[in-house]
Amino acid sequence: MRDGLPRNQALVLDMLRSDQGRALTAYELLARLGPAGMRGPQTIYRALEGLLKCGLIHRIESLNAFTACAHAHEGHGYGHHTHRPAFAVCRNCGAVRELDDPALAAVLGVVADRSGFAVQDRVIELVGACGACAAAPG
Amino acid sequence: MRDGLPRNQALVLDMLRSDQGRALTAYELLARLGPAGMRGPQTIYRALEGLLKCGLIHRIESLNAFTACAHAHEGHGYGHHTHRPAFAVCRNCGAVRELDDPALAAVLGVVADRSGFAVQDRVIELVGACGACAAAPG
DNA sequence: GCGGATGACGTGATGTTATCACATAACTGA
DNA sequence: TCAGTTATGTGATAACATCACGTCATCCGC
Ligand SMILES: [Zn+2]
Ligand SMILES: [Zn+2]
Ligand SMILES: [Zn+2]
Ligand SMILES: [Zn+2]
Repeated sequence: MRDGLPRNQALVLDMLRSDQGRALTAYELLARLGPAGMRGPQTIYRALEGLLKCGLIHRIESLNAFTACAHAHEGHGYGHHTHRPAFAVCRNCGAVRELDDPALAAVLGVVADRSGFAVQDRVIELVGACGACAAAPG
Repeated sequence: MRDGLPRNQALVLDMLRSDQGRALTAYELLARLGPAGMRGPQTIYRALEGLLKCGLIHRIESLNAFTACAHAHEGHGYGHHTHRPAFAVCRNCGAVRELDDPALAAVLGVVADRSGFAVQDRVIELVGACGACAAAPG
């Protein structure tokens, strides 16, 4: 159990990290990890749930996909401090970049307070074209 | 064709407006509008696509659901200026509130510029409990 | 060691969300 | 009228996610 993670979580995390900077859907993971013994969606979703809970991956709502946390490194394991960063997402190539901006975090805090909602989670995604795709023809 | 909208778009928009401040999924709309003659998901999704395009409704990514724009009024029709506001979303009761905050818009602009992405769309959702649900027992 | 509690996993079925493909009808402007 | 476009009807299918139930292993108090 690499990193002290259960086998399936380790498999999924390794796969997501091997695609660092991109996002994969649950079924893409299933297809890639079928040979490694993961045979049903449930298996994948359970692993994803565990990894989300301990902050090692993030869900990208606008893609229904998942990406390894750019700040969770080998040694962190279970104790990694979870965060909810903003993301820039490329519709063309699936590139995903975490955007950690203190000013954004601050203003989101203010907006949340004013909203009268007890905010438990944030979804902040800037969707468009990454530099490469914006420059490319077509 | 109310508001100059095609029949199905008008049906969907009326239904969403009748649930102002909440979000409905495509299949909830289908169930409610079946009696009015909308019989397949495709019919609903086509209407939603048209309404999204002219800014009369918004999609809530964290709910896979849709809500009438709080600022689109009777007279606006096709020409309504589209915007991509932030939302506060209640997980418990489905309440949705548009949050229009100039400071947030400004800082998002800065973050987008810095990201190196050509941002085409934004998903900004604060997910939690609305005031009523936060106060309620259970 | 036993017995229960917990956590991880396997797996088939099912539920939910979204799109494809193709045919038909309606509207628009020569 | 006739072509081009927009809107619609409809069955099938794809993509995303969860339920339900059973198994096995580990841990812990007894
Ligand atoms: Zn991260
Ligand atoms: Zn790209
Ligand atoms: Zn609006
Ligand atoms: Zn509520």
